Amino acid sequence: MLSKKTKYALHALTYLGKHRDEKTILIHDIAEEYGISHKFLENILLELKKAGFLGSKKGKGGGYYLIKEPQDIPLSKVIRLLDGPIAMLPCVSLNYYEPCAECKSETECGINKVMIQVRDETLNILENKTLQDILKT
Amino acid sequence: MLSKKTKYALHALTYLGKHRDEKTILIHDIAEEYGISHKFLENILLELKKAGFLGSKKGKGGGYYLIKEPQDIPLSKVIRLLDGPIAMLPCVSLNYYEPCAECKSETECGINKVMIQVRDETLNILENKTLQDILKT
DNA sequence: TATAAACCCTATAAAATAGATAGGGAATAT
DNA sequence: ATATTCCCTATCTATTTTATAGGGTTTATA
Repeated sequence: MLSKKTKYALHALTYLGKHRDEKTILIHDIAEEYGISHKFLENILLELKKAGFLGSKKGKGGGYYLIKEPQDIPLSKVIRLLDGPIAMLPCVSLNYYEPCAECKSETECGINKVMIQVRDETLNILENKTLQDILKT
Repeated sequence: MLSKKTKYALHALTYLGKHRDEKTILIHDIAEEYGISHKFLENILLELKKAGFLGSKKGKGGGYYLIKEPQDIPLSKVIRLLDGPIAMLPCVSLNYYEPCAECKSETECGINKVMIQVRDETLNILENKTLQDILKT
């Protein structure tokens, strides 16, 4: 399951995407909209900013705003940033690969093979669906 | 990511599947094969037994054995038993559904829609791949 | 029938991760 | 100047995962 952090990040991006006519959006407003902790969300927005999805402006009248076009933000990138691996096993993760300690031979492991399939199908969706797609509805 | 519990369960089933010619298999032997804790594995095998995948025999000469045919054990069932939901969000889980606290309208949520797609693709694999498939290699 | 082997069951401890909070710092509009 | 708002790091709490402990029950066999 996705962590709350990731869910909140996706919601926040959605909110920012839907309010692109406004110059900046307050953390406060997003937190209120979804009934989540201001401070927790603050940390999340900061991560999204460091990752290059958001810009911000300090001081009175400041806030956050999208700096990428929604169609240029694949869901896979958001999930990997906040949650880490998308794959179901470390041994099939493209971005966070690690061998499984208990596994003698990856190439002979049937579990590995199935999980590669699952990973590929999942990524096929998450790399092609972007913020744009979740804004549509 | 799958928990170690689930990974170990899949490995144990694999081991039992590969030794179906023997009447019973000791916890000890499986634990040793994969270098995992005897006691931890014991709990896992017990769960697999209660779920109807395994049979057991107590006392000297006892042990565990498969009571289902490998092709009748879909990976989805094993994962759900040990790990819980396969879906990425509670609001799209078929077996462990819960609404997302922060979400006002599921039908208007774009994230929900994408995650339904991911769930369906994932299940399409995990419900059709069985222990038989991971034994092949 | 005594003994050792092996699973059965429940509880608890330890470690890791996730979720949340706290508090002061820096920039900026007015 | 002041109030506002993001920036940064640290810490605390709760939850979940992983692992261990220890005795109970069954059974083969000598």
